[in-house]
Amino acid sequence: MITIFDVAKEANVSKSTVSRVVNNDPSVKDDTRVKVQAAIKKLNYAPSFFAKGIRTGKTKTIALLVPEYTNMFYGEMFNGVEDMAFKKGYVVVVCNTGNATSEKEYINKLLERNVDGIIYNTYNASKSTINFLEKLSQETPVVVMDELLGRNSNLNCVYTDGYNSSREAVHYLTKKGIKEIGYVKNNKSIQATKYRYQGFLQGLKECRLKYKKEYIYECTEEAKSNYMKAGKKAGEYFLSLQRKPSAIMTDIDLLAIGCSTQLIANGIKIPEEISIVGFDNIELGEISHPALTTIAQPTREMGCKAAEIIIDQLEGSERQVEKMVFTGELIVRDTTI
Amino acid sequence: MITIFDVAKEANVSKSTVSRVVNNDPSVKDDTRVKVQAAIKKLNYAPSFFAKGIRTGKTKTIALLVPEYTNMFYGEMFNGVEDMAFKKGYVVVVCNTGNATSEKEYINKLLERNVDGIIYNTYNASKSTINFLEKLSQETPVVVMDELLGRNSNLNCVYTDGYNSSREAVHYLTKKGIKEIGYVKNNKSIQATKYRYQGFLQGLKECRLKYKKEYIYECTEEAKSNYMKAGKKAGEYFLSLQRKPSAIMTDIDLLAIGCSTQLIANGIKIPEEISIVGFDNIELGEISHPALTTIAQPTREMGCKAAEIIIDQLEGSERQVEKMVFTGELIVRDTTI
DNA sequence: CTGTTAGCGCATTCAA
DNA sequence: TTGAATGCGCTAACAG
Repeated sequence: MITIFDVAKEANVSKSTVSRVVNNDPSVKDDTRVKVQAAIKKLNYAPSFFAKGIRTGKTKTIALLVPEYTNMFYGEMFNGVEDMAFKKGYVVVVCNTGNATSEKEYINKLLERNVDGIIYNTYNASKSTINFLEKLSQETPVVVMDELLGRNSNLNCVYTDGYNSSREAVHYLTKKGIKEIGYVKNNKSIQATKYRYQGFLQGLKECRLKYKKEYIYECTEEAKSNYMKAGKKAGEYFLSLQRKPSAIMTDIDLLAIGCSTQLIANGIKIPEEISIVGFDNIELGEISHPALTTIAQPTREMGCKAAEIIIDQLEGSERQVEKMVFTGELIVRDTTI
Repeated sequence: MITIFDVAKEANVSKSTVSRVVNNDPSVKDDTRVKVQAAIKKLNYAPSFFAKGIRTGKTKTIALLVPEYTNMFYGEMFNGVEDMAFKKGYVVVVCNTGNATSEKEYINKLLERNVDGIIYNTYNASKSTINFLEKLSQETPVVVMDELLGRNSNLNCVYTDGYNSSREAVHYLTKKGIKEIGYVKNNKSIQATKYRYQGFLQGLKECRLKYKKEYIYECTEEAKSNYMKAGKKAGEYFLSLQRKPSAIMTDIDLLAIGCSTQLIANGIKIPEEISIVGFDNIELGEISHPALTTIAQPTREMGCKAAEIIIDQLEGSERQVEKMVFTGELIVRDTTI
């Protein structure tokens, strides 16, 4: 391995001087700098990651925690995180907390490896996890990407405002002349959707539409991991209604697609008879037929912003809790009139 | 920070003894071991990642390089890699080479951070990348997950045998009484599919089916990143044929789904008139209608195996090139008779 | 079986 | 503006 010492010898200076050049210390004379840089280049020198870490305690590494890898949502987010991290000289490690026995143990393992900051995603965080994260964030920058967590904690956060996004979607449908809107709620296991439904209710109020209990369908617990099927069940439910809503909003896209599929299979014309609106803008929504109208989260930007917050707090002087809220964008395709 | 020295003081032994206990040196007397372990626990000591690295040169880190994050195939593979890595005390970092300007530069950056091994995925590797990887693998364990690379290099590799998988699919269709099989080739940008088509041709020979040039459709270059659309075009092509094949195999699932969609939209009954077989078993194939018959790669096991090879080579004594070939599994669903 | 000692490569005083 | 000296926390001889 080629060390700082070799460079020093080559350039006829001391180790300290080389160290100064490497760390951009301005107090180095220009021609010594040039000399040293030449030596560095010639020897193809790269500072030892460890030796550097042992002195600085930093690894230039950000951990991205996700509950599931095989979810393109996190893939996109990863892209955003990496965009920013790479630009700033950081490396991202992704970790799947869904597999790990204990999330906290996992995080501790990461901390042992001296990750500099943590971006935390979850489907469902316990109160004790929140406490843990809050304590943790006193020493290590943490960003949570979850609306519920973001609102109810003292943590940095980045999320899409499900409440207002749904609310606005109701306004959109209303403007199209729709007066009766149903809703498909997922079961409780994913907390991100919590405020979406509430935004829907608020939208109803604002648009002076009446709330009809029978227009609200909540997925059964067993449908949990198969949203497509759950959506179909929701479709069946609406089919069974004497009087049907003229639009249906859903907590997530797959529910919308399943529902729409089931309705079509039973002769309902979409969007002529019933409009459908999803949430999340998964890829499938674009390919499926008819293409799904949905609310898109700016996932990539969100990841980018999260990384930026971490890095700013790492490199800046003061730290204050940052709350970054994005608004979902309604993407109108073929399931709405 | 609490160091080995603090533990030594607490347990009334020397640093070396603590180090021995931590590293499971058998030559430590049992009661000293117990004493030290108690001290470690009491002080909640964890060895410094850096100090350790500076001495051993190892990080217990494996890099997984993928050309794209938002591809669930790699998500699944990641799960496999992590299963094994986690079990063995390694951490996985995923890196997107698709974004990076220069792949080699990226790899070098990882090497500077002392990743212990590299699992390399690609859509399309240049000759110079192969050389680079071959040279690299002399010092650092490398596993390539690509059939073309795997066959034509001296590198460790793990891949699914596209050749035989396709070949066997032809046999399967033949047993079902199908005598005329078409094929949708993707364009050349993804080398993984290279041998699939060749396996198809071989299957034709073995089953004494005749090769008909007009039954082979190759996607145009512009269809590149939209396989769904490309598949639809393929469907149109087959529609235009006077005499149609009674089955169509494709290089990848999305092509199959697009093709099937287009055929159905034009009144062809699937699978009664034409059977369709995809490749890869993407999730969409399962939800789409009719559910797609396809060839599944054991993606998760592949990732697991790749990690295992890396770790074995890291921890074992001799190193010899390992070639691990999996066979795809035909998953019969509703697009085949 | 255990302690002593000498670095690993670097950043950072303190002197010059 | 530079160099010499010190120590970060650990492992690995070597001695005992």
